[in-house]
Amino acid sequence: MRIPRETFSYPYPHPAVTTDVVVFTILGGRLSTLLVRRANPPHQGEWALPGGFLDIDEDLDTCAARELAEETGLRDVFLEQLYTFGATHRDPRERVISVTYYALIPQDSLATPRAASDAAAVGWHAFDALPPLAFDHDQIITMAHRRLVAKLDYSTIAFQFMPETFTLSELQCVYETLLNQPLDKRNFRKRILSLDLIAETGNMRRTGNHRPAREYLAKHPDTVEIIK
Amino acid sequence: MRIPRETFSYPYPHPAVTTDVVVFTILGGRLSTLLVRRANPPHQGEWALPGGFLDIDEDLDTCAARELAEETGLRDVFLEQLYTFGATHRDPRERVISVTYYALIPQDSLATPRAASDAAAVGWHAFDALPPLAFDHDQIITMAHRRLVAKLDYSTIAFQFMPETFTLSELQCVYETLLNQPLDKRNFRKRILSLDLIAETGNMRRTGNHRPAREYLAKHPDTVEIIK
DNA sequence: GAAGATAGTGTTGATGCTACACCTTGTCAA
DNA sequence: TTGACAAGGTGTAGCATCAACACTATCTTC
Repeated sequence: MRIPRETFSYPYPHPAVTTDVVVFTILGGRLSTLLVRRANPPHQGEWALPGGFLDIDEDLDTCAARELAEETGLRDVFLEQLYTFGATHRDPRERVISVTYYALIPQDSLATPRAASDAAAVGWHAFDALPPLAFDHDQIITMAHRRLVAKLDYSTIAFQFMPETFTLSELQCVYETLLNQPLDKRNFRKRILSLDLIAETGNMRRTGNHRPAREYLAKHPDTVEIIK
Repeated sequence: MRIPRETFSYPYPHPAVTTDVVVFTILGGRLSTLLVRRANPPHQGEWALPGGFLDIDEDLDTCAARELAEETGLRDVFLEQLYTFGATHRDPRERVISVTYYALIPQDSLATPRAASDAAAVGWHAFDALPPLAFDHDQIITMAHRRLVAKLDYSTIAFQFMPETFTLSELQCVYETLLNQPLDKRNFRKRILSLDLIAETGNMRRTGNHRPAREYLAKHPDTVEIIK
């Protein structure tokens, strides 16, 4: 925790600026979001998004990535600015502008979130069963989810949920989870393969007592491309 | 101009927060953007986006709308948050976070922008012939333009450029200007009419020495709907 | 070797998009 | 008054894209 030794003065009042991150992953077939339980007032004991104050010499993206790393230990994941929330009394302490981001984590990765110093607990929560949230964080999550679903349609964002290698069935499950509806297997495979976004590794994935599946990898795993 | 009588102190450094607005309209058949010439340093004499500092008790949207009204006299226009820019040294004075918006003004409306107190001049500039811009405002305009063109495809945003009543040819001209390509007249009319977004006023618009055109109005002029 | 579980594969009909040309209706000037 | 001009207004046919749909293949386990 930072110990202030001096104060910082301005001729006009300045708001505080934070970044908050909506972290999505797919855990056990359910879209899930990372929440931290607040250790301190305001909203002590309530669940909230991971996030924190912007350092004065730190870029916004860097701040979001740092908060994400601090809360989850994860680095180099997909992270994109979402929207900036700044209603006048969204934080009772002082005027706070929150630049929000959303991050996507490969499904069932062993992301062991560790509680940061100012959080009493941290954990994944199924998106369709979220607890009450502090501040306006419910609005933020709602907007992040809408953005995510919208981007499924016209970008390769779903690949950000995939581990390095995966099968077509696993990819289809991700789409079905995010869209919350079943998809036709043949049409799905036709569309994905026609986009020329994935390549066979040559290996077969054998899991369970059934026919093994071809293993694929994304051709451009680090970029989210606009398609169609 | 505000005269500070006191200073505002915080235990940690706070950035300043501004809103900047990219105002688009179509003027003489060309997509145009409103710029102000800066009266004061930094970047004195350069062109910049209209915008200014957030009041401490003012919502972000309100701030953007206020800046827009102050610079152009326009109210109740389409205004939507774009992105938040916060690179550490984008403003040489202090750390400044800019929450940017874009606004759309009906084409050829007699928007007589008046110079605000801190601007030496204000005027419309064709988008394809912009002067050098202060700060990172070129990036902001580029992003606003991309957003605008993208939204043409899946929303009714183009109607925000139309006056209360208009003809189909005028609407087509707006699309052609924004997309920077000609469109087929029959296909365009079929698509627009099939969307059930406009209604005939019953009047005819007679301009020039040729057959008069049917006059239409938007059924929901104040809302931008997602289509398809 | 039979049962169970998931992998993998094509065709058809419907729908939507693109390309394309001519007649209509007004103004204006000879 | 009439002919030239200028933009308004209209339909069809081919093509590509999307949705619906069922069976065989391959592996494990008992």
